[in-house]
Amino acid sequence: MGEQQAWPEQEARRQEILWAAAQVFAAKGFHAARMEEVAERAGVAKGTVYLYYPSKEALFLATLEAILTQWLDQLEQAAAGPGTARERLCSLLEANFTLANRHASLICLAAQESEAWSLRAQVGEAEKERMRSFVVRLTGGIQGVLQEGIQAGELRPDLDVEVAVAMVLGTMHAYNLRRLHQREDLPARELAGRVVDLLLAGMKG
Amino acid sequence: MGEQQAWPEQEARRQEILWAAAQVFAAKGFHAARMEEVAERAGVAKGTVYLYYPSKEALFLATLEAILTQWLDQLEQAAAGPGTARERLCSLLEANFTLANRHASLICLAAQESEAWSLRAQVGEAEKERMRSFVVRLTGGIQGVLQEGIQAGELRPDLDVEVAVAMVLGTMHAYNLRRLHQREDLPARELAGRVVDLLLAGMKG
Amino acid sequence: MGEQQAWPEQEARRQEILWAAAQVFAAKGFHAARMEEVAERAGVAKGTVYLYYPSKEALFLATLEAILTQWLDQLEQAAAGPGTARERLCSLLEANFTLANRHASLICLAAQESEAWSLRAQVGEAEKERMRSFVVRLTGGIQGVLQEGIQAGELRPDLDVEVAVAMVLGTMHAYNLRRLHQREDLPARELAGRVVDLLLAGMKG
Amino acid sequence: MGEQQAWPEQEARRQEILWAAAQVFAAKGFHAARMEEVAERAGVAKGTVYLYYPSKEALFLATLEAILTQWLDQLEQAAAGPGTARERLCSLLEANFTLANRHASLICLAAQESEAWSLRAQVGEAEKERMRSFVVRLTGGIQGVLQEGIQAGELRPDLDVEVAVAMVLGTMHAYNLRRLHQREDLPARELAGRVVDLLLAGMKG
DNA sequence: TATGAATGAGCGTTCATTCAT
DNA sequence: GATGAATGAACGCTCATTCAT
Repeated sequence: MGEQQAWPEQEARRQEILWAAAQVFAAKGFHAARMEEVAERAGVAKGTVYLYYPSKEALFLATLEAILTQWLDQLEQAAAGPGTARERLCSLLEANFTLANRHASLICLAAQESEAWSLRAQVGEAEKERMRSFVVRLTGGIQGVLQEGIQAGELRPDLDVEVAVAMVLGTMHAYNLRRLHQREDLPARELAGRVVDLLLAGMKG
Repeated sequence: MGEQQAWPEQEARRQEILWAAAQVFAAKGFHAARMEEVAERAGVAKGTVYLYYPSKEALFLATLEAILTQWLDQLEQAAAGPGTARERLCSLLEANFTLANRHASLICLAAQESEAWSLRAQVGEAEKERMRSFVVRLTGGIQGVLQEGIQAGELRPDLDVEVAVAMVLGTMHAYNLRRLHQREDLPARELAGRVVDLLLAGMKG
Repeated sequence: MGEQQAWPEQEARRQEILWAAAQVFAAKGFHAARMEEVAERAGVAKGTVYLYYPSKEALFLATLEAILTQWLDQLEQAAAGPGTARERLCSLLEANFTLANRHASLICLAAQESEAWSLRAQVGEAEKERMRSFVVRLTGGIQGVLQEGIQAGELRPDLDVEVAVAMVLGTMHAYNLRRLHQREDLPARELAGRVVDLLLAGMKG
Repeated sequence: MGEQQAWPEQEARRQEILWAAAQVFAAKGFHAARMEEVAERAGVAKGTVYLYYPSKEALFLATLEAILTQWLDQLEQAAAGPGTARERLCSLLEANFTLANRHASLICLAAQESEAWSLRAQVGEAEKERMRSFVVRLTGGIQGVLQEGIQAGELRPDLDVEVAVAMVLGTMHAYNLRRLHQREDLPARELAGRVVDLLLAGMKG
């Protein structure tokens, strides 16, 4: 009952502004981004932005959350399916690389600034906590895949899970950054395969 | 002797300012950093900074270069010694983690902003090239270690070197970021060992 | 009707700022004038000035142009009427002296700085050309009066027109400067008559 | 007795600085001129300038005085000789045009800024008085020539001396300004002749 | 609700002036 | 005396935020 009436108009506007902000923040970073450009991109007047978000900082944090949520949702969904650990890792990485092809700048923004913001003194503790929770959720997801792989006998029982998680995340990030710098798309599926091959088999001769 | 008089005092001041700038830029990023804070931290007046660096941008670029040079020098030196690929990778990672314990924020600054700056339109092509050369030098160094490991028969002859480099760098960066967020030091030697073990042996059961 | 709506309010504000700027520039010169004082005199905040003029230099050039245009318009109009050369020169001088009584500082500003600016390297060639065109227009106007006087037989056929123009302009300027320094108004009509008498009759006994 | 021993070194240095200042002030105007450039041109260090002149303003006023004194001395000397009023006026104008060929910017600087400075609130009354005395001396000199010409019967007994002085000065200034803008020298002697011819004979047909 | 003109705190940079050497 | 590195007040300009319409 009514828990979802909302005002469709309003919410649409909110989203438009949020998306515009994501573009601008991704392109310029927090400080160099200008509220006017956000407004322009959203097709509204400067003052209107303030009807939906009380300040630049609030808009930024909302943007960050939206991006991270979306990204995490996609990654989790990719890793959620049944299948072997190898398959699920492949899906995870492929999903990330595919997203990077479309939104490299957003993902890098999120990866970089979210860290920076959870450190800043002036950000409220509640906000910081929410930022940290994303990291927990991300690492937790990968950890889950790995541990189930161990239990299934597919991965080494003595696997150093903590390091393995860092390795997966780090490799993802390294390619996201690369995508940011070169024009051409990452070959998502192939690349995911190569990464997982190496992760599983190791480098030893 | 005496071939080293030249700037006894001047160069010291230059370094003081550079170091102060590194602190501030690392803590705030380029745009949020204020020249006055740099000056304060260096113990000089605002105008003095401009006697040594002609603009905020120039100071930033100089800071970036100094940090990157130092970091790369240490990593290369660590990886340069004789020994097996395993040993050299361990040294490399240990060196990085040790540096991260002392200068996590600087390393992260360099890693993040150097990328961003090589993209910006207003930065001179010469500066961009220098920034890019750091990336080349870094990846080249790791590549060298791996290829020599292959030739020595220590690493798989069919090793996917490109992906392996990304994996090493990514893992390093992942831990540098982690160090940025938690207070306690990374156990550099132990952690390097664990990472290399996993890299070499792989995750497969 | 109504073809004049457009900017009812905006243009008024623009003019207010321009006029305030004219006062300040006239009193202090370009470099010593402060944008904040311009804003104060116009009754707006500092930032508002920049909504109408993109920089101090642009504001100055606009100011100069407005003053020169107004001044030249009035002089040309005065000299345009029918009548003998004597009458037209009288009108011209009287118009100038009358204006000097009201705006001596502006006229002197224009006379002095417009010259200086058409020399400066950093001013765009287009702007320089516009400044130069004012000088051409001014000298051209006086020249016209003199040449028509010659053709009408009222002035000597061998009149040294070039020198005569300089003499008229120089005398005008000399009195404009004098007005700048003393409080009391120039007796415009009488003075114009005395100047023209001397110009025509010469000093010879 | 000793009233003139002076320290030859010191006075030479003072003059060097003064002359350098004249160049810089003439080229840039008071506010845009920088003390460092004055020092450079004088071949001394920035601080040294302050050993000889206590402030930028004092240096400027001293510069103005030196220029004006020199200029007036030369004009007076030229007008002082025996001869008819025509000859003396010719000498006067020729001297001015000759000086303008060499020092147009200085003369214009003096003409323009000296006026401006005698108006400024912050300049001491004593300084203002000295500035005004130059104007008196200049007009007085020309007035003398004219009045002697009248007494000698060479000029009209009813000559409007006040206007005539303004006319002579104005014409001089008009050509000084012109010299400032074009590269080529004024033909001093010829131009003086043409101006005096017109002044004496008038424009009437 | 939406607008965008207006605001003013804040920052990068300059440069006259000082003072330790 | 002479130097020039250091200082810091001052100014041009930006942009997040407000508010009258």
